[in-house]
Amino acid sequence: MANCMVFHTQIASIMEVLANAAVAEICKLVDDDYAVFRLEITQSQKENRTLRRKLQLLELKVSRERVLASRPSSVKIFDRYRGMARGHLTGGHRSSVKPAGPNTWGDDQPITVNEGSGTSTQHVILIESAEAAGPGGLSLVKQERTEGEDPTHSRDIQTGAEAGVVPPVAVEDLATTPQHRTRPSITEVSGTLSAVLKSETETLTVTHRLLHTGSDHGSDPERLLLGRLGCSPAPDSKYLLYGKPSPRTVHSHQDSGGASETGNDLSRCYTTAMDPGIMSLVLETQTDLSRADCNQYSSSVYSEGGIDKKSEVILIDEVTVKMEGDAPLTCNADETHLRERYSQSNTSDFLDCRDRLETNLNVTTHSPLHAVRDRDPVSPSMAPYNSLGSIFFDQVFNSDERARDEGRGGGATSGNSKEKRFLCMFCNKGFSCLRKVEIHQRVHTGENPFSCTQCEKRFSRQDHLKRHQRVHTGEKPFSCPQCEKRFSQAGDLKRHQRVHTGEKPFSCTQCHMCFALAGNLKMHLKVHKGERPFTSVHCGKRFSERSYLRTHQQKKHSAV
DNA sequence: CTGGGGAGGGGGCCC
DNA sequence: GGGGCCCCCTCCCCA
Repeated sequence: MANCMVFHTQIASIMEVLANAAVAEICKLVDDDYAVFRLEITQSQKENRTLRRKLQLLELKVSRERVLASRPSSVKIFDRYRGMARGHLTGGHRSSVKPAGPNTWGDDQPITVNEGSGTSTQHVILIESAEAAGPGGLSLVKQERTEGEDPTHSRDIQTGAEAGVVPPVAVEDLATTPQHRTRPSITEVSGTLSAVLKSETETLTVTHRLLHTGSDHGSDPERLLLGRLGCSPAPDSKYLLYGKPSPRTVHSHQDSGGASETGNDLSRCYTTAMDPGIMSLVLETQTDLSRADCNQYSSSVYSEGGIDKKSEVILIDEVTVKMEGDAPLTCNADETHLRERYSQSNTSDFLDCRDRLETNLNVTTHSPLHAVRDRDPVSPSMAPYNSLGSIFFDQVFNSDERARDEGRGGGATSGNSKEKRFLCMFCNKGFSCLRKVEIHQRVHTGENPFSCTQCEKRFSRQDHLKRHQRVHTGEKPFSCPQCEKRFSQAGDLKRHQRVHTGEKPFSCTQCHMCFALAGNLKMHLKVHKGERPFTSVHCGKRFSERSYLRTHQQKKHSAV
C-alpha cells in the first residue's frame, strides 16, 4: 500500500513535470509564433502604407497627366530653386524656398518658410518646369499666411504626414530649428480651388507663361509670367497675362484630403523634397479647369501686400519668394557652390548679388542660387536649363545697383524713360528691357551660345565672340599714336597709353606708391598684407603671386 | 616686385 | 529687338 502511495506520488510528480514542460513548450511556441505573427503584421502594415502611398501618387500623377493633356501649352512650373540662404532672413519675415529640381533637391534642403514677427503675409512659391524636371516634374508650392494665423495650422501644408510619407515641408522658425528639414515630403499646396483661392485683403499674383524665351538653345520656351491678379500689366508691358484678372488669394491647406472630400478638387498641387535616389515626386493635379484657369492656377501664386503698387507683372519660372517688410536676405545657402562656379570671374558679381539681396528690402527676391549649384558651369549641355532665366517686373530697384550704375554713368536708371522694370530673378538686378535681362542671366545660367569655330571656346555674347576671334585673326585695330603699338581691344590701348602719359591713377593708401594698373596695385597691396599664399614645395619659400612661385621654381630647375 | 599686355566678363548705349 | 560698340573691370601671364 505504502509502495502504491509512493508510486502514485512519483507518477504525480512526473506528470507535473511533464505538464510543466509541455506548458513551457507551448508557451514558447506561442511566443515564437506571436513574434513572427507580429513581425508579419508590422511588415504588412508597412506594405500597406507603401502601397497606399504609391496609390495616392499614381492617382495624382494620372490626374496631372490628364490635366497636362488637356492643356497643350501647359504651364511649366519650376521649383528648382531654393530660397535664399535657407532662411537667413532677418526682420519681420523670413522665407527660404527649397528647390525641387530633379537634380537640385538636396537631402537637407526643404522648403522652409519662416516668419519672424509674422506681421502680415508671406508667400512661398516653388515652381518647377516639367521640361526641366522631366515627366512628372511639376510642382507648385504656395504658402501664404495672414496675420494672426497659427503657423502650425495655416502654414503647415504638408500632407505627407498623413500619408505616412514624410516630415513636412518645413515651415519653421529657422532661428530655432535651423536644421529641421530634409526627408522627402509631399506638400499639398492647395485643396480645392474654391478653398484655395479665397478673396482676401491681399492681392495675389499668378504665374503665367512667358510666351518666348529667346534663348539660343531654345530648349526651354517655358517661362512663367507672374502677374498680380487684379491688376493689369503695365500698359507697355511686353507680356501677356493669362487668366482672369480677379483678385484672389491662395491659401495653403493642411489636409490634402479635404479637397477630395469636397468633391471639388479643382487644383491639387504637390511637391516633394526628395532624398537623393528617391524617385522624384512632383505632382500637380488640376482638373476641371479651363485652359486659362490652368494657366492661372497651376502657376504658382505670387502675392504681395499692396494692391495699389505699380508694375504688377512679375515673370518667373523658378522660385519666387516675395518678401514684405524688412527682410534682409542672406543668400548663404550654397554660397560655396556659387563661389566655385564664379570663381573665375564672377565672384564679385556673386558678392554683388549677395549684397543686393541682403540690402534690398521690400523687393521681390528670388532664389536662383540653388539652381546654379548643380549645374556644370562650363558645360554646354546646360543649355536646357539656361533659358530658364526669369525676369521680374517690378518698380522696385536695387539702390546699390542703381548707385553703381549711376556711378558708371549708366543711363538705364537715370531718368524715368528707362526704368529698370525687368529684374533678374537670380540677382534681382534691374534692367530696362527684356533682352538685357536675358543676356544678363547667362551670367547665372552659364549659357554660352556663341562658340568659336576655331577653338571651340564659347561665349555668352556675340560681341565677345567677335572680339575673341581677333585672337585667331591677329587683328589689332587699335593702335597707339605714340608708339604705333597695336591692340585688339580699345581698353587695352587706353590702358597702354598710361605708359606715355605717366598717369598712375591707382595709389596705395599705405605707402603712397602709385600704379598705372589696378592689378599692379592689387599685387602691391599683398606686400603690405604679407599675403604669401603660394609656397614652394622645394624650399618652403612663400610668394604672394603664383607667377613669383613659378619663376622661383624655374630658377631652381635651371640651377639644378 | 613692378610694368605691361592678352583676354574675357559684364553693363550701357547707340543705331 | 538685335547687333555692335564702348567702357570698365578682372584675371592671368610674362618681361
